Amino acid sequence: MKEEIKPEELPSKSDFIKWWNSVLSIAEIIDRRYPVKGTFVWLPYGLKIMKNLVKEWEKLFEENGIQEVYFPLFVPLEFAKKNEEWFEGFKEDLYLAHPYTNENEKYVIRPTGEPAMYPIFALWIKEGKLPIKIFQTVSSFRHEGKTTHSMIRDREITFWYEIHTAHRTKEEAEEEFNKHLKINDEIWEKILCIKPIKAEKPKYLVFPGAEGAIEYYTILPDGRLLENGSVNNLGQAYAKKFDLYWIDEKGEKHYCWQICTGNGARYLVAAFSIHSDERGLIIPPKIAPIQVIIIPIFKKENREKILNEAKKIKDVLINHQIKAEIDEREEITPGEKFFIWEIKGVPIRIEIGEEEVNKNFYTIFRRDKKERYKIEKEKVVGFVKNLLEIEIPKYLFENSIKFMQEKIQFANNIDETMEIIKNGKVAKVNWCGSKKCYEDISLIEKGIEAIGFLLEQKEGKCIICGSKTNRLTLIGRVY
RNA sequence: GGGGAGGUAGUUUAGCUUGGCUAGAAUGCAGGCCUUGGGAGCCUGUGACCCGGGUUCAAAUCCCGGCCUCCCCA
Repeated sequence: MKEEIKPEELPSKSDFIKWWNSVLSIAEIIDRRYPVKGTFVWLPYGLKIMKNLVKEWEKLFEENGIQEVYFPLFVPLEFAKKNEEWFEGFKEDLYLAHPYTNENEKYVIRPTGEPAMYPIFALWIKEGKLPIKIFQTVSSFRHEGKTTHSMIRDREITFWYEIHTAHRTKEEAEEEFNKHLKINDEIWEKILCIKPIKAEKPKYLVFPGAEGAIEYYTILPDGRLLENGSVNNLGQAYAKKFDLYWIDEKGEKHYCWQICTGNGARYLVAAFSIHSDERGLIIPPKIAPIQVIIIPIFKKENREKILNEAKKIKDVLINHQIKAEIDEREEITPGEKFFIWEIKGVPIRIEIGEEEVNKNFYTIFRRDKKERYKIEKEKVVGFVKNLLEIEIPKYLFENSIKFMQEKIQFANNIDETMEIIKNGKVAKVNWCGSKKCYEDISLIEKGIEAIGFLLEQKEGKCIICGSKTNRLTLIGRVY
């Protein structure tokens, strides 16, 4: 199914997957041509963004007493089978590895950390190491079905972090649970400049024996919901399967209480698709590999003069810990450089030509608002700093709220719900939360789901059974 | 998991119905001239029929299998 798209031109965002694939290529985030389904190559620019985000979450986790570890990729089959329900649920998606010369020596390739980690947790606990609070950032592997989309649903899930903790008491675990919600909020709001939707999973949707979970969702431009991280209160469900227990002074045995949470490159799916416009990406300043791109505008005769001026301001910015670069290339015009760096989402551009050398100002362009300013040279650092640290994050954050609000509409009945979804949006409805009403929502039309309880409340009647309730949910198509 | 549509230079594509020219273009890339405040222009060069098998005098084109991509639905 080919269409006439001019090379290097961005399709409309309303055709979301087409836009997404193009922007990932043109902005040089990833190379999608690796010939194994559900995998891709991270390119330098994209990888820098991803790793900047990884560094931010690592810092946050360590600050909260969660330490980084690394568990092997190979998981013994008997570890994977310790939790039968888990194994039954997952086995369709598991990859097995074996030596080329011996097909009988098999290992499960980790699809998620639990089966590798928890048997080792048991040893650590015996050695008195409670509480345990660890994380790792790794690739996980799941043999997803036919529909894969880069960074949205992959078979190799790259840069996936998972935090796993184990505690003596329920109260301690609950405290930890709340701490993780705060950490997640900070990643979303301070680093990615997005206000996500939070939903509380009803009991019948969490793992048997678990206490509860909060899931994070974002909405993509085509109106589909994307699950984007979760914080799970596992209760003692896994502890009982993996023999994670401690013995008190009286010699009594107590199973541990556990929390786990995880997310990965999907953060960037939200950041890229929400913070973007018809010109391309807008990278949140904290994770931008280049925060300020300096474009010199020179002719042959004034080249040296202008480059010197550009280097002067670059050095000043770098001395203030601002990631600045000069695009010195001579073979392309300034106009083309504007175009390229705008698609790549560099937050700020400084233009330096003959005028800027002779007069006391620099021309500064901010990517998010697409506005140009003439700023006196001695005020440039302060101006740029203020943009990167305050103005741009604020503008992006407020825009993300607007973006989500425009995608969500309240519905009073099923007909309105369907109309909203048909228009590429998500319906907010009153919902009693019963298992039957949850299942009935999925039966309205194939592919439609409720995401669990929203944290906000509003008096009304359940859209399915009509009983009085103050709980709300979102109904929509889900990736 | 079910159904559908596809795969031609790095990219986007024409050609395929009805098998047969040296497989055409744009863009990119390399070199040259000229330019440089919003994707410049001209000249020269470079570069492709997804993989395997089959039918045929002859396959990008027809048939079978594999891999990959996209769409609709679970």
